[in-house]
Amino acid sequence: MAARVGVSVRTLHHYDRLGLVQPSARSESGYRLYGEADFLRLQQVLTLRCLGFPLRRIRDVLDGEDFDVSASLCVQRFALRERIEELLRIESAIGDALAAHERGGTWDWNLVLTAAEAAGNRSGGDAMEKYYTPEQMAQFAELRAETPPEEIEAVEREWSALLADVRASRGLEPASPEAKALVARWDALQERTMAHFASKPGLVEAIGRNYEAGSFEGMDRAPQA
Amino acid sequence: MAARVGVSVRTLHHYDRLGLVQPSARSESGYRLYGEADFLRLQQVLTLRCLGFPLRRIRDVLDGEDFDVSASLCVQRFALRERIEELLRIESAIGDALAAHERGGTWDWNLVLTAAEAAGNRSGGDAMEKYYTPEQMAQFAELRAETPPEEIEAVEREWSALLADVRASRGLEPASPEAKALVARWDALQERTMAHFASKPGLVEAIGRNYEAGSFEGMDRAPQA
DNA sequence: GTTGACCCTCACGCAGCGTCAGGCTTTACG
DNA sequence: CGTAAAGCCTGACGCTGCGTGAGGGTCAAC
Repeated sequence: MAARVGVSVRTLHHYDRLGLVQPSARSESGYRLYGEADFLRLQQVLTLRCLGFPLRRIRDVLDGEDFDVSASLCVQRFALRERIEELLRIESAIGDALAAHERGGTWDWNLVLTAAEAAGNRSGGDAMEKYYTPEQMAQFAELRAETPPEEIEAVEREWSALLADVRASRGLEPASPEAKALVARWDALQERTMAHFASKPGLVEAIGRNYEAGSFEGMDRAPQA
Repeated sequence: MAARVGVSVRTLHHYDRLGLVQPSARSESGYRLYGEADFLRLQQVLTLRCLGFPLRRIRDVLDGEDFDVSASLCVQRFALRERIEELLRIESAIGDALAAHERGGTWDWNLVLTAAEAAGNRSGGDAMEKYYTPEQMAQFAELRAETPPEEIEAVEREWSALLADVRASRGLEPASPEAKALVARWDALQERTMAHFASKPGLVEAIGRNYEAGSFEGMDRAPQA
């Protein structure tokens, strides 16, 4: 089974104990015997894992129990876009730092720092986890129901266009005007998206918490200067 | 100090024990006393952390000892681009899955699955770690020295352009032609970039290992169909 | 003198497995 | 039929980057 789906045996054991994927039978000698149904279930698990769900959530999803997959995926997507933006910024920052070093021969920590800080200063924690309290999920679902479908569609379309452009842009210098333009578009769209969250202050707060806590705190005191 | 830079006290303790940032003095009663130099060092640590370096590496970097920061950043950047691409793909996959669900009312696991598998099937592990054996770093540095500067510059420029476009494209439907075009550009550029690695088979192998091990294994057996 | 507000040092906890250790099974080969 | 290699089993500890107490000292103010 492990070889079939390309995961380690240890992973199967792990999922077994977590109750995520349990073999439908055992041999007399205690060997785990996986059936076709188990195989399918495992595939679903891997799919969701790949989409960034924590294992606990995956179990909840697959064990049914009124879990709104659609809302979850929307949240996932939202978080994903935030994360992508962050990574793009960091990419920029690295580019700037390298360029500065190439020119000056010395490392401009302040430059790297400010660029990095602009990205939020949070390292790489799974952005997903923090949006997933039950209440927040409910609010997301509610929100979707409230927003006019045509607005949703319009925003979605714009996101698609932007992401496509980003993908096509795999070779820009981070500092180039084109790059900055793309970032600007991204920011604008993010803002438009966020506007819809206005009616759910709890959500916005949760989303913004990290920025406030991590970023603002250190924002008003540049290092040294 | 913690409040000043916006990290938790626990984090400071952690860094102290790791030898990352140690207070230059202690009060009689054992309180940690941080000076301006410590502050700067901490800023550097946070910067590097934000760029995705593991703490161990950060210590190595800052403690000097012939560590090639430039090469490291290049690697970081490379890994970052891979990661961004992956996330973009996943974003696509989620979009497709949501769209399919909207149309059909049912979840098409196969669709999600194949989309997700195309992205590599590895969840979200820090891509960074695996490139960071000393030998690999050395090879990267060597590689940079060997490649003609104008080619490096050209590739860099293209990356910049692409990334800029991606940023500007924050609203495309993942399935739209524009989106696919961006992906295509991304892939082409990645290939061009990878071509330079041809002289270092060890590196390419290391980079590709995950794809081979994780992806190919499960590739030839679609679930059920 | 006492109350907070901080600081200290252990030390366990989490996610998602990797990686032995120590011990049965099963299979292949001679 | 014996044995060795390969594979399975069940613990149990390790790793990253801290969060989160527990239990106890310190410092300034009232």
